[in-house]
Amino acid sequence: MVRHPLSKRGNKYLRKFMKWPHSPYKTSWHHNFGEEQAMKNLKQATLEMGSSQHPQRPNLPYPFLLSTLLDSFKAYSIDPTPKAYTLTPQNPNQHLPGIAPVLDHLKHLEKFETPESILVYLIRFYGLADRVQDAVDLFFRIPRFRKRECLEMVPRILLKSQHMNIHVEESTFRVLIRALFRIKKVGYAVKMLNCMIEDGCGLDEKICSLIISALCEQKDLTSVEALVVWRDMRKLGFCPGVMDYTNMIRFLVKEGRGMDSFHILNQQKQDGINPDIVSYTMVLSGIVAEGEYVMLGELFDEMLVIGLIPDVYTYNVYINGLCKQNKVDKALQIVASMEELECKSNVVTYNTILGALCVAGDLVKARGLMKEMGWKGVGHNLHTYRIVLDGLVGIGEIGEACLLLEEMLEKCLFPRSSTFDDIILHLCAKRTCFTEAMELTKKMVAKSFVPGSSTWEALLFNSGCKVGYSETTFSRLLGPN
DNA sequence: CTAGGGTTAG
Repeated sequence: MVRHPLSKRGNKYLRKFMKWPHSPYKTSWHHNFGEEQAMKNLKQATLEMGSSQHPQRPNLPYPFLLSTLLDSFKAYSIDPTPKAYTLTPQNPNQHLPGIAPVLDHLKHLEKFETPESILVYLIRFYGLADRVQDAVDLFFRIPRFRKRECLEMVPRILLKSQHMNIHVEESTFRVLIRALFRIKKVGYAVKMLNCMIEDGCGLDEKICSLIISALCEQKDLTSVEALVVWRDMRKLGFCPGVMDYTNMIRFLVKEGRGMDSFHILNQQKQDGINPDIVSYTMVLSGIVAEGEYVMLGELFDEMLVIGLIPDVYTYNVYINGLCKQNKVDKALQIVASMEELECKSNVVTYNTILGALCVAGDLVKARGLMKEMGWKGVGHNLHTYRIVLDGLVGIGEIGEACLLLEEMLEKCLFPRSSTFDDIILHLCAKRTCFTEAMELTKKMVAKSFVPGSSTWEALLFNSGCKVGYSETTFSRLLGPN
C-alpha cells in the first residue's frame, strides 16, 4: 500500500508505538527521506541519460527529462521539490530540448511558485548553450512564473464588483483570507480580517485561530506585531482556546520572546484555561533562553503546586537552566530525583549536562557520566561525542581526544570540521606528533573533510623539519576527493 | 475527529 508520507492518517496510530528512535513530532522525517531517495534516483537517471554509451538507449530521450523527474518523485509518493529542478540538466547541449517541457510544467502544473533561483539557473543554462535569445526570452517571462499573479487580479475584481454594486460578503472574505494563508501572507490576512470587521461582519473566531496557528510558518509578522494582533482580537471579543494559547506561546518562544510568552501563559490562567505541561515546558524554555533564572525556579515551583507532573522535556529544560548557571551539581541532583520519580532521563538530559561539564573543563566527570549513560541504557549519539570531543580538545587532552575520535569514526560519526582542524593544529604544535597530524589529515581528507587555511599552514610549516613528507605527499592530499 | 503541542547541541 502506498501511503502519502506526510498524511497524518498514515502514522497517527503508529505514533504511540514508535516514540523512538525518531522524534514522533518530526513526521517530515519520512518526507525528507523520500526526497533524498528520489533525488538520488533522479541524479542517477540524468547521468545515464547523459552517457551516450548506454547500450539500449543510445542517444537518450531529452524529452524524458521531465518525466524522469516526475517519476522519481512519484515513486516515493511525494511532490517534486524545487531542489529537484536545479539538478535536472547537467550537460547543456544534450539536454537542451528537454527544457521547454520542464518550464511549461513549472509554470502551469507545479504547486509551488517557481523560485527565482531555478529561473536564474535555467537562464544561465541557456547562456552556456549559446542560446542567448532563449535566455533573454526566459528573463522577460519571469513574472509569468509567479503564481501570485492570479491573486493580483483579486483587487481588480473586488473594485469591479464594488462598481457593479455587488457586496462582498462573509464567505468571499473567508475565501480570500484562506488564499492569503496559502501564500503565507498572514499580514494581509490580518488586514483583510480588519476589513471584514469594518464591513460589519461578526468576528470570525475560526479565522482568528487560523491566524494564530499560521504565525510560526510565516515571515511577515514580527512577534511585536503578532502581539498587537492578539491584543486587538481579544478586545474584539475573541476567546482563545487551548490551541490558540499554545500556538501563540510556541511562536513567541521561537522568536526569543520568552517573557512575552510568560504573559500569555498568565492570561491563559486568568481565562480559566489550565495550561498543560507542554505550555509550561515551552514557556520555561523561553525563560531560560532569556536568562531569567529566578523566574525559572518560580514558574517551575508554581507548576508543581498546580499539580502538573513534569516529564523529561520539562526536566530537560530545567536542567538546561541550571547548567547555564553552572550549577552542574544541582542538575545531577535532579537527574537522581528523576529516577526516583520514575521519569527516565534521555540523551538530551545527559548531553545537556555533559556540555556544562565540558565548559567547566571537568572532563573526568564528563567521562564518568558518559559511562553512566551506557550503564543506564541511554545511547550516545552524534552530539554526545561531539560535545565530549570538543571538551577534550578544549583543555588540550589531545591523546584522549584522538582515542575518542577513533571510536567515533568506527561508528561513522563525524566531528565538526573545526574540531578536526583544532586537533591537527594541536598535534602540529607538539613537534613529536607531526606524523600523527599527517596521518589524521590524510584520513580526514579521504572522508572529504576540507582543512582550514591555518591547518595547511601548520602542516606545511612543520613539514620542513621532516624529511619524509615531500611535496608529493601534499599534492596527493589535494588530488581526487 | 480526544490527539495535538514541547526539550539539548557552537
